[in-house]
Amino acid sequence: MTETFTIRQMCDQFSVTPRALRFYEDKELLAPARHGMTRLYSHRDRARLTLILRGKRFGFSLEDIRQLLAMYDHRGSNAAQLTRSLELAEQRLTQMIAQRDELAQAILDLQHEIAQARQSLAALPRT
Amino acid sequence: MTETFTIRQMCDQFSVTPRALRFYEDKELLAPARHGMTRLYSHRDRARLTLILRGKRFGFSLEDIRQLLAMYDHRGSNAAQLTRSLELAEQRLTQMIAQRDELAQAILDLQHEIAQARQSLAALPRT
DNA sequence: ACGCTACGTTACGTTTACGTAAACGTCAGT
DNA sequence: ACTGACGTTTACGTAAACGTAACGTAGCGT
Repeated sequence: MTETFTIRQMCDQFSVTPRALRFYEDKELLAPARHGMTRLYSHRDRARLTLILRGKRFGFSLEDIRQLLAMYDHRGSNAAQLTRSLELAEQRLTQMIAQRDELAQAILDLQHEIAQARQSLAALPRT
Repeated sequence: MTETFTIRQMCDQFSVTPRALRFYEDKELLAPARHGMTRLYSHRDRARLTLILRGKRFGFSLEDIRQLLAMYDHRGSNAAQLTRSLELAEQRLTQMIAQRDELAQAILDLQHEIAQARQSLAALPRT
C-alpha cells in the first residue's frame, strides 16, 4: 500500500523528463520523499503530477498550478477554496474561448489567402 | 506620390512600438530609407509591415515571415515561389487546425471540470 | 576492485519578440 | 539659451519551461 516510485518510473509513466520533475519540485509543485538522496514518489505525488499536467493542458502557468495545489493542500475541499478555484478556472476558460475564436478567425483568413494564392497560381503561364 | 512616413507615424497607424519596427529592421524584415539618421518609411515599407503583422496573426515566426518576404522580393510572383509560399501556408494551416482542435478539446474538458466543481460545491454545507 | 547505470546538484543556455534604460543628436517653439 | 519632443545607437533585461553540460555519488553485478 505504501508503494513508491523512482523518478524514472514516474518519467516513463507520465512521459516527462527527470529535469521536468526536478523543476516542478524546485517550483514547489511537488515534494517527493527522499531515501537518502533519491526521490521517492508516492501515490499522492502521482495525483499531484496528474493535476499539474492537466493544468498545463489547460494552459495554466506553473505558478497558477502551484497556487491551486497549495490551496487544496491547505485543507482539501472547503467552500471558499473551491470557489476560488472555480474563479480561476472560469477566468482561464474565458481566455481559452477568446483564444479559440481568434484562432478560428485566423484559420478562416489564412484559408482565404490560400485560395487566392491558388487563383494567382492558376492564372500563371504554364511551364 | 513619394510620400514617406516617420517611425512615429508608422507606430500610430499600425499600433506598434518604435522598438518593434527597429527590431523588424534588425531582423531584415524591413529596410526603410534614411534621411540622415532618421528612418523614412515608404508605401512599400507599409505594405511589408502589413504582411508582417498579418503573418504574426497567423502565428508565423518572424523568421518564417522574413523568408516569405525575401522570396517575394526576389522577383514578385513566379510560380515556384508562389508554390513555396503555398506550402508554408498549408503547413501553418495544418498546425493551426490541430491547435484549434486541441484547444477546443481542452475547453470541453475544463468546462466539464468546472461543472463537477460546481456539483461539489453545491453538496457542501452552507455557511 | 572495476565499471556501468541511475541518481543527484549547480549553473549556464535556449527560444521569441520585444522592453527598458543609458547616452546622445536635432529641431521647433518660447 | 532653454525646454521638450522626437530621433538615433548600443546593450542588457524579461518571460516560461525546461535542456544541457559538467561533475559528484551510490548501488549493483562480475
